[in-house]
Amino acid sequence: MSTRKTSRPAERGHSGGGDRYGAEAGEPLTGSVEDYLKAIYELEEMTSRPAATNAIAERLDISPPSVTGMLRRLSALELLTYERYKGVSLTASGRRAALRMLRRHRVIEAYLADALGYPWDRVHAEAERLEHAASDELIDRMAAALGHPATDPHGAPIPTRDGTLVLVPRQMLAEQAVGKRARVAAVGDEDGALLRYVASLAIKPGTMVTVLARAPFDGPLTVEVAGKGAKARRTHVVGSTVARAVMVEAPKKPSPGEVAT
Amino acid sequence: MSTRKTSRPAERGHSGGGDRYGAEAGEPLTGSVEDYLKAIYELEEMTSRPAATNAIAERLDISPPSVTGMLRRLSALELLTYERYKGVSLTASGRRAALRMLRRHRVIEAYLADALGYPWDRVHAEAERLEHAASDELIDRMAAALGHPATDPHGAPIPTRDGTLVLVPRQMLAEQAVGKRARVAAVGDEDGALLRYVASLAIKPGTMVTVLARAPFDGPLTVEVAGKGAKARRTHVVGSTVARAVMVEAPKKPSPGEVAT
DNA sequence: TGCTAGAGTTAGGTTCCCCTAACTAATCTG
DNA sequence: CAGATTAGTTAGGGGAACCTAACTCTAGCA
Repeated sequence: MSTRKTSRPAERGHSGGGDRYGAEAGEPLTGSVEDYLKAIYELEEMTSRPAATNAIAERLDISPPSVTGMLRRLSALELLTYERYKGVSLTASGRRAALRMLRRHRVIEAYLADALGYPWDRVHAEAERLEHAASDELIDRMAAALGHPATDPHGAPIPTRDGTLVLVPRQMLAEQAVGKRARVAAVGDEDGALLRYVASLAIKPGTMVTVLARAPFDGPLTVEVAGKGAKARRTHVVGSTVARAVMVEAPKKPSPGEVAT
Repeated sequence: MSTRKTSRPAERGHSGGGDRYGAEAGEPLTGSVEDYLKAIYELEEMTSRPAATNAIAERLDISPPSVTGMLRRLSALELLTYERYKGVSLTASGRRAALRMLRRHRVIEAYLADALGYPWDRVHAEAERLEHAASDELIDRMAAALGHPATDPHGAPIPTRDGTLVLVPRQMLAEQAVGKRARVAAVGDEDGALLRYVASLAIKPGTMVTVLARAPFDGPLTVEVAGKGAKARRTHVVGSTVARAVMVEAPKKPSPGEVAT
């Protein structure tokens, strides 16, 4: 009787691959594969070059040999281009899958924060697990419930359903010119303790900040944070880790944002 | 540097076992284990005797030999009592874990239906995946957002955080005496098509129904469904599958419900 | 009471995804 | 440009969770 599920990729025991598909068909990816694609996308994005094996390994907290093995599989699945000893680059199909995961992750973060009252330093860990289990319908319903937000609680832009990501020019607070006033665009979401600290300084997306001084040799920054009303304008001294996690809007030309597939 | 996660049960690639724990400590269970425990609990509950290997296999759509293998593991983990060729019974610790899963599943179903507008025939599949990925905090926040509901959208009672399940006496509509009026308590949640059909008859938890006639040999039932206002009181003929999926409140003594650990 | 149907088990795979140890290619530096 | 350092790979495992084929109980019945 029970025509056992023709187990495609023995997803039993994995992230629950039920009825979610790649962008337009394609067999469901395992949770691990999804994690790799997301990590590779982010690495390519931030370094503007092929993602390195060791970088992927460190990001996913997995040994380099394991990564090499997975890269071959992903290459066979045509999700990325792999050449031994070089790095990897996502193919169009891989990038699509990665952007889908990015959307899921960020929609979930936004929903947890806005609809369920999660503090912003805890949404990341929860989203990291839910992003593999949620159906596309759930993601869409959550996005709709929030009125289709453009960014997650940390300021990262949310790709649209069709895989479009609006890239706003940003730069690290660490690179910001002294004396220039700028708007905080985003804060890296992975370190919960850092997020709690940053929040205690009243720094969050939208806050106006000005770098008053920068100590040499990657030293601490003195930052003025615009407060509201009474106790406005506080100054703080922050280390380079924080200065690299906080992104401010780059003042570039006011071109309303570029678009990447 | 990266002190790789001392991988306890190599949950990598599985249901995402991050930071969720058994009721009071105990190492995190894999998604598969959680599924087995839930299935075994339900089988024990409905048959009032040890769960049979084949019954578990059929419920989980897994081959019997695979089940045997898992039962040994679960037995070694002291989650259940296993004796070859007999069946299995959950230990206190196993039952606790099962009730925790039941709570997660039902809270998620309730949340999807009430907060996100899911139709009641689709919440089961979604919950089936999310229940392994959600943290206890998320479950509690969802329950709180709904005002701590007592039942899921199908009428099944939701165990409390401390593992208490209020058992309301129920019986299948199929067993209901002819002529007696009764309140629908619950409808089995697994078959989406059946749920859609039942809903089309205006049968849902709370509906008042009366069995007008029962054909012999497990034959169809003629049921009167109390409608509201205008088009009230419709009669329908339903088959035995439906009659067994619909549960009505048993008229027993009005003892306000028994409690099971 | 012996026999057999079906329930349950053992035996022997497979896939996914991870690991350590040991080797090789690339790159950086004196 | 050789030699060392670091990045990346191959080799060889292991556990979780599944499968099929073939065997062994258990229990119901003539």
